[in-house]
Amino acid sequence: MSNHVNPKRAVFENLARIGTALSSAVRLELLELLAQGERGVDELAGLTGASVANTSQHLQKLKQVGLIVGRKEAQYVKYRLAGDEVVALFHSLGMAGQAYLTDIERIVRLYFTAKDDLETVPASELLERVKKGLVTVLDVRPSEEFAAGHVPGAVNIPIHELQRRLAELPRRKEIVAYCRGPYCLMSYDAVHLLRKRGLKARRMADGLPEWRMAGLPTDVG
Amino acid sequence: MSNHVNPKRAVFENLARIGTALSSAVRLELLELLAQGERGVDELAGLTGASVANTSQHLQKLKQVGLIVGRKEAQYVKYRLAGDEVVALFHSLGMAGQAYLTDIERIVRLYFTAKDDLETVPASELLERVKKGLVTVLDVRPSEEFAAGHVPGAVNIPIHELQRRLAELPRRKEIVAYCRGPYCLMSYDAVHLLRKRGLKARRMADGLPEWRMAGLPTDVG
DNA sequence: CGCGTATTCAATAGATTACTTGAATAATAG
DNA sequence: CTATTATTCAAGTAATCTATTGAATACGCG
Repeated sequence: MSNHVNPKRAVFENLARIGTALSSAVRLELLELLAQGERGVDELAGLTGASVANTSQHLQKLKQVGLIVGRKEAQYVKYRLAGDEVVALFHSLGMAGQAYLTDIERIVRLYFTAKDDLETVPASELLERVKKGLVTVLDVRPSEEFAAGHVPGAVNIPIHELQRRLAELPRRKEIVAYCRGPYCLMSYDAVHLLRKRGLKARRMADGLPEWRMAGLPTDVG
Repeated sequence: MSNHVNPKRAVFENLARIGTALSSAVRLELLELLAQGERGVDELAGLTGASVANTSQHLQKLKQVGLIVGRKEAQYVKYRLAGDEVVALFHSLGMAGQAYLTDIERIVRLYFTAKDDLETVPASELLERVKKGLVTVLDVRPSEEFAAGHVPGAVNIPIHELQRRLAELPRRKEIVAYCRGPYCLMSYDAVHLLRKRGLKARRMADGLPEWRMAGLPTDVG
């Protein structure tokens, strides 16, 4: 028989490099942001609160293991996720965390009401209900992200404008809000606000990256 | 609106702890071994080649983030994976690695022939073919692992006994070999040996942990 | 061309991690 | 009870990782 030790070790050592890439909260936040679409270094630094140089270094690490790819456009470098496998990996990590790191669940559930978390709409059911006109889908992400891709038929009201633009939403029809993913908190706030104003609102179970992952269609523009 | 910074950061920091747990080749090897079933510390130390104290420390880290659980039995501590989410996470990591860390693919494909890698049988198709008696499923793992759970109808011939016990296998029927998972190399060797002896042999695409994950049935004993 | 902006590189100090060694705990066997 | 085995704990050193700082590179603009 052949010598098993070397290639096996080498495989695990390479996988461990990916593990290392996932071992920093900043890098995970970067991955979540990049799951929305391309972004520049400066922009990412602003969103995460880290310095530009530090953000660049984290991005390099993610790039080295192939989780993200960079594209030079004029003087900017635009980064994006390397592919769907990365979304799947990120999602698995979140699932494992929710299941076993009880802290995470506790934090989320303490910060918001447990009720909100339970009354989510699975993405799979949503699409047909939208087609039948039974629900209004509300995308609370910034306009640029909406333009880059959104759930078909969704209305875009960024979270900061929601209070001011409440009149645009139907008072009787059910509203399903979504944002970036299961750890994106904007849709929690949206549902909270809408309910306070007497509207029927729920959260979509996942965000747009998971929607895409599930092979469901998106519209652009 | 509420203060987003804290809970979100806290979530990512907790997920990063899981990432850290995945950032060591030794720990990944331990996870792969534990994907087969319960094992003691000493046993794991022997299999990985690390010292007992070191193995114990790695196991502690995996336990701290909830990926594995320990059970005390007499003077032994038996560890096992905490649940299916861990298998899913491990699998996602492997997929991401295969897709983006070209090293891994290269190592695997260089070490074995590319042909072997392509001619795999998807687990989903296998079960019905077994029922119809069209294929013989060969489990080349050690007997203890076989006893802890195996594909229904599978024949167990540990890889080291394969050469000696070749006569037990049908010469005309197709043989599908499997072992622990996509990075378990025993089934590669088995297929290699069987083909050299003129038998029709292929590898199952994944191993038993993935089989279990897919919700397919297993037999014990 | 020179200037401003975006990004990366290089060097550094502080924190974290890995593995070893030797001792401590826990449970069984004689 | 003592000896033995399995596991964990504690301490120490070498190595690695993080975030900061300041400089270097690359590109577009006027």
